[in-house]
Amino acid sequence: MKTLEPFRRSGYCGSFRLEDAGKTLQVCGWVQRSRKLGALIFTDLRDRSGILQLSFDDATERAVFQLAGTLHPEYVIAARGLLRERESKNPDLPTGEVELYVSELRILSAAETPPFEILDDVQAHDALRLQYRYLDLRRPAMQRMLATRHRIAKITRDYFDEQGFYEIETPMLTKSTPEGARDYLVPSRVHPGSFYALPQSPQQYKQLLMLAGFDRYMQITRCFRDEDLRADRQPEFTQIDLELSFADEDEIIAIQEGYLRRLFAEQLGVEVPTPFPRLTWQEAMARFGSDKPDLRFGFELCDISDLVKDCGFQVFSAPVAEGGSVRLINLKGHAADFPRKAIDKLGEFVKTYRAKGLAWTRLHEGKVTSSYQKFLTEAEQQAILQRADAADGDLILIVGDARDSVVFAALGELRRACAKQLSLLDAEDFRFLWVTEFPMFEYDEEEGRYSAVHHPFTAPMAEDVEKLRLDPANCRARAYDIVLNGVELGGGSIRIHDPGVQQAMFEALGFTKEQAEAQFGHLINAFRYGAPPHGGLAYGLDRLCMLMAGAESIRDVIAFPKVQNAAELMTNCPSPVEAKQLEELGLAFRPQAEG
RNA sequence: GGCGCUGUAGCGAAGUCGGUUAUCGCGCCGGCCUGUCACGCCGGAGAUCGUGGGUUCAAGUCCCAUCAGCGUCGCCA
Repeated sequence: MKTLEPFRRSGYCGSFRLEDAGKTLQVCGWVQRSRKLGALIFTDLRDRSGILQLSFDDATERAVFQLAGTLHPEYVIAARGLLRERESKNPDLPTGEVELYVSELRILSAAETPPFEILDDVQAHDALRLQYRYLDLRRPAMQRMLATRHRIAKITRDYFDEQGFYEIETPMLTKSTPEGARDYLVPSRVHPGSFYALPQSPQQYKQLLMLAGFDRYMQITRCFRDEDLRADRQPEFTQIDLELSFADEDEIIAIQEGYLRRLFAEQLGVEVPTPFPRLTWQEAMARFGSDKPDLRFGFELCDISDLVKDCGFQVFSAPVAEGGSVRLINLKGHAADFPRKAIDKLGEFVKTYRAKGLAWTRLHEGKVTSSYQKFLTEAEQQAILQRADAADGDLILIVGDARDSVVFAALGELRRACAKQLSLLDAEDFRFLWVTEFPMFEYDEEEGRYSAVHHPFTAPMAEDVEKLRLDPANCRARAYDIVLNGVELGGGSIRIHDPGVQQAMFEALGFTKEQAEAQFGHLINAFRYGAPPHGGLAYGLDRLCMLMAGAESIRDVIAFPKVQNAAELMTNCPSPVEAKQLEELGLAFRPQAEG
């Protein structure tokens, strides 16, 4: 038996076809499994490209055959042999017409039995998968996910390069600002008691790059936010970050539509029609109860406040009197899918979003039943049905609350949850839209002041500039979000480049001049030396990959993700550090308070 | 911080009203097998029922606490 030394592989396992038959090849990879049939052995060899069958028989050199008999799953091996047409073919395998008839075999590395099998359809629990992430990542599905992510990043860089964007790196050690999400802090050894913050986004740096004259910037970069996790939220995530000078909303949006059209065509072979529809924030909320509406299905919201404001039913009249609203969605033709019990469940569901309850009317097989029959006049009930365009087979779901935000959240999420339950969400159907004219501010009850919906550098709409001072609640921003199938893929805005407007913005946010100077002085100063009008956008690359790869969670498109408590199960970080390290940093911890 | 779901052999699951030796599939180990490809057949090993406490004659099953994972609300400029 020869030693296969030196060894050089001829190609990836999954790359060989019938036209390669007759070649002598060298291949390597992981043993998927071995099938031993007495005097015949078949071994599936796997690498990132797929599987190639190795075969051994009684004409195989005895030592090679015996070694083949010792192979176990996940052994790393190298083999040399003749690629030949199979006697019996496997149509399920791209390499299914050929096999490598092995003449030399070497075990490069033995393997213990892994804690779970390396198969797409063997689903270990998440915790185990993540503890052994390097094994989980061997699964073909995970290999595909990360390959998809690579190609998305590649197409992105190519496209923006062609459009004249420079990729420029910005710092990971940056200045902490109390606005926005919680920062991850990094203590400074050289400046005891002082901290860097990991960037929540390169926002300020990219604006400074515009002031520096780079004109078009892009970066695929990591961002950090110390907030609780979700299926679509990790504490560190990747943005495709963009900024352009001398461009308005329409130009920026056109470039993005070109990008997304190309990305989906090249990566998925899907033609997405452009331009994408645009909805103002007001319209998105009114029609879908969401600033990131899913356009793959109907069930639009409908305001019935005017119909019930004077009715005798407190549940409807009170919210209107208190400045809120009563709205409904009509699950057209789906009454049969929601028997009474299922409606009760929907009632529980809306309570998650702080709605007090769910009123309903069910029109099923000629019968009309509703939760508020006794409380409204026949005319009032008819008016509601008419407004809802109700017909037999429909289910009307109604939420009222003194806060519009609660009504929107409850019905917006209910709309989506029902569509999901009814299997109306086609993962292959990609519906993009832009949401524009976001409000500049939202009132922060806790802080007792307005805070920026987007960030403090977002420009107000020209006709709303005065409202910065006079009517912040109704001041609209030159901001735009790109939304795909109910997911906020990204967002951006035209930035303030006028120092006076920036000053008014800080004042609206309740900053004194001194506070603004201390936190954002570098940016304020920079604007004094010639600032081009500019704007930009940032995509969440993880979410984009998730949607394009058909993943359920962004964890599936991140090689080494964190779990819900922000730990990483493979390395067990975060972890305590040596007292010496803390000492060098001038840090001390007091014991956690009891209770 | 709140709410919900999950935790039983290496993996995935079943386990009824609390009652004898905890069940099944995959994997693993041994044997047989010349065209398999989720190979097949025969045999075998493998369990701190997440952890701790409690109730009970008796706990995988009931109660309390706790740990871990998932989803979600708050939070995420």
